[in-house]
Amino acid sequence: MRGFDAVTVDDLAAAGGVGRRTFFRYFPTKLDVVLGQLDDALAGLVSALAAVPGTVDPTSAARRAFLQVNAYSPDDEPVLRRRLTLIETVPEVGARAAVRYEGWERALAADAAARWGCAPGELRPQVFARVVVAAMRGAFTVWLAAPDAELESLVVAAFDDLARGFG
Amino acid sequence: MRGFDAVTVDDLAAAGGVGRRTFFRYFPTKLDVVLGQLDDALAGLVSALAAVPGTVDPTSAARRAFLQVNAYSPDDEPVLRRRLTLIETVPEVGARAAVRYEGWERALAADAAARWGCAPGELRPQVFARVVVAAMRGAFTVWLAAPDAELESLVVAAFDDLARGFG
DNA sequence: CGCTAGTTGGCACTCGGTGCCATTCACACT
DNA sequence: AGTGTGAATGGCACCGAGTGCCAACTAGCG
Repeated sequence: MRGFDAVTVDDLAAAGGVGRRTFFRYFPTKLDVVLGQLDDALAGLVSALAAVPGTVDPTSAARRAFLQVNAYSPDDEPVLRRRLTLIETVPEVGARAAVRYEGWERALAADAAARWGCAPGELRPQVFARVVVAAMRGAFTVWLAAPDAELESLVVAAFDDLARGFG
Repeated sequence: MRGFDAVTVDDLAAAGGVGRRTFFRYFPTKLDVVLGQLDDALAGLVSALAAVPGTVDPTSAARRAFLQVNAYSPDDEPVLRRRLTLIETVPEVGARAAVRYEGWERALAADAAARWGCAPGELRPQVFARVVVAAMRGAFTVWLAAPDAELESLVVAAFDDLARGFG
């Protein structure tokens, strides 16, 4: 894991048996080799949110959507662990991941605003959207540190904290 | 504002009447020209948190600390607006800012764990820390979009949402 | 005056990323 | 078969960020 920078794009291209120029046609950035799937997850989140009836409150809707999107099969968990470890340990990767999360936040803000019947630009949906992503990140961090923990129950607990509040 | 990339380091160095090499001795990265002050804010947050009595609950402590750190004088607000605009509009800058926020999150998790009497690595302080920063970011976003809004009251409202919960 | 330590900045280099263009290859259409 | 066309490929040159190395300057101090 030491040395994400140590692996140059030329290495990756050569490893893929492809020219450097071609590499950049498939991955807009070296970081996208690691983070590409996050966009798929965003798409999944959006459709999962849309599938929840409009009468459900935003927190429950987000909880359902995230549980659905994060329902990884046991085979995929090692890959997810590696990816999240990279995100947490390599600042460059974490920075890029944060940019991706902004897309999630926009989707969540729009969804919450629709359910609350207010504008997405208002304070409450804006705070809600960021807070939901934050809770998920917290669950991920704890999951990474505790190898025996179950991701699903951590996500549920994080959302419970959110719903209950921290007052 | 168009063109953060368009301004090269050579431009900045020349504008500062200094050599390119010397520029990199003062700013480890081009982005630090914009984000350097965030570290000062982190230091301020840490000391503000430490100044709140240990008997105060984490949410109230964080609210006090953030109100103190974000108490900008009217003269500084335009600068803050510019910086936050850069953070929100230029992905590169936003990405780096997110990395800085992680330092805030670590400080908040440690503080909350101490107040709750649990380990910082547990789910609740981890979620709490990220959620607090998320709420602040939400308040910033709304403040940026509404020029007449008062930052302080937005922060207060965001923390109220946090305390009340979203259930 | 000479010595030393810290600041400076020029130079060359690596690496990520982009634009341009020649080559190749598949699949048509005649 | 021959030809034409469009997409994928990848080599090449280029730019900008960031780094290591080292020479030159500028204190300060004996």
